[in-house]
Amino acid sequence: MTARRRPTDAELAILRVLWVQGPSTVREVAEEMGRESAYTTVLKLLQIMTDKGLVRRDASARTHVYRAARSERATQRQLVRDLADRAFGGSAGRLVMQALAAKQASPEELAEIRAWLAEQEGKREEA
Amino acid sequence: MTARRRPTDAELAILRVLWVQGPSTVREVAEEMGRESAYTTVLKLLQIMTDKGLVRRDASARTHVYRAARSERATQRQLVRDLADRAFGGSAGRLVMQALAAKQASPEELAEIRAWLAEQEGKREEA
DNA sequence: ACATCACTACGAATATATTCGTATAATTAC
DNA sequence: GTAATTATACGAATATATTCGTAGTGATGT
Repeated sequence: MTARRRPTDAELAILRVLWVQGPSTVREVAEEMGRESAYTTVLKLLQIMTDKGLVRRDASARTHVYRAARSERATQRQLVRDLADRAFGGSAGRLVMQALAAKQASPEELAEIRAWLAEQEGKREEA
Repeated sequence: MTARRRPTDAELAILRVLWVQGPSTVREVAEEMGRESAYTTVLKLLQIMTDKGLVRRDASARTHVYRAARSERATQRQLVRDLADRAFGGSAGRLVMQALAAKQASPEELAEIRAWLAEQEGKREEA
């Protein structure tokens, strides 16, 4: 029932830092985000995100350490699914087509996608 | 400079109706959206969306007619681009991979994607 | 004409997101 | 020990999103 809310823009910006740096203190996150937001803003957001379950807090020491509650991949999947539902009638396939059209993917990425598709093809033949 | 804001959830729901039905009155949109939101709520949203430039209003008759300012495809592209930027480091390719993993695409869609990739391949060979 | 109905405009209430200052307590430096 | 530093907690201001009621006005039916 817990309709998982998708992270907001500010929350996503913080999650990105946590995914890159791993468990971090408020200061570490704030530093990484440049001087764009005040220390207490980052703190407040992390507190809210803790309440929402987006991050976990280790408060055993005075300086708390935060880490993302869900992996980058899992969150990305959730966001994609959400966008597919909201704007593509639930069709991931159509979302993919638009994604390919919207921004040029690198040759490496195209190769990866082709490989994935080939794998799917293989699975079908088996069945 | 005009940082185009992405449509909100409620706005997107209305746009979906307009894309399907074409230019519509407030009542037509409200009806299609079921009894979930009051008539005046839909009206207010359409007024706001007009200010934002998300829809255009024909006010020549007493009953105004609204139409989406941008096509479904263009909006989808914008949303995908936005999500790629916010959550995939700007990489559409990685977004595609997650999209494929997140939701099973239909065989027809997979075929379409394969065709697109083949086309890309063709273009590369030419060069 | 008069009542009724349909439509837009507008204001206000509520919810959420985002920002940061101030207060207070723990730690560190001297 | 005292001052300076560093941390969290919390409240409040602002912005945006979302909801809907009420008022006013034009159109319609009798």
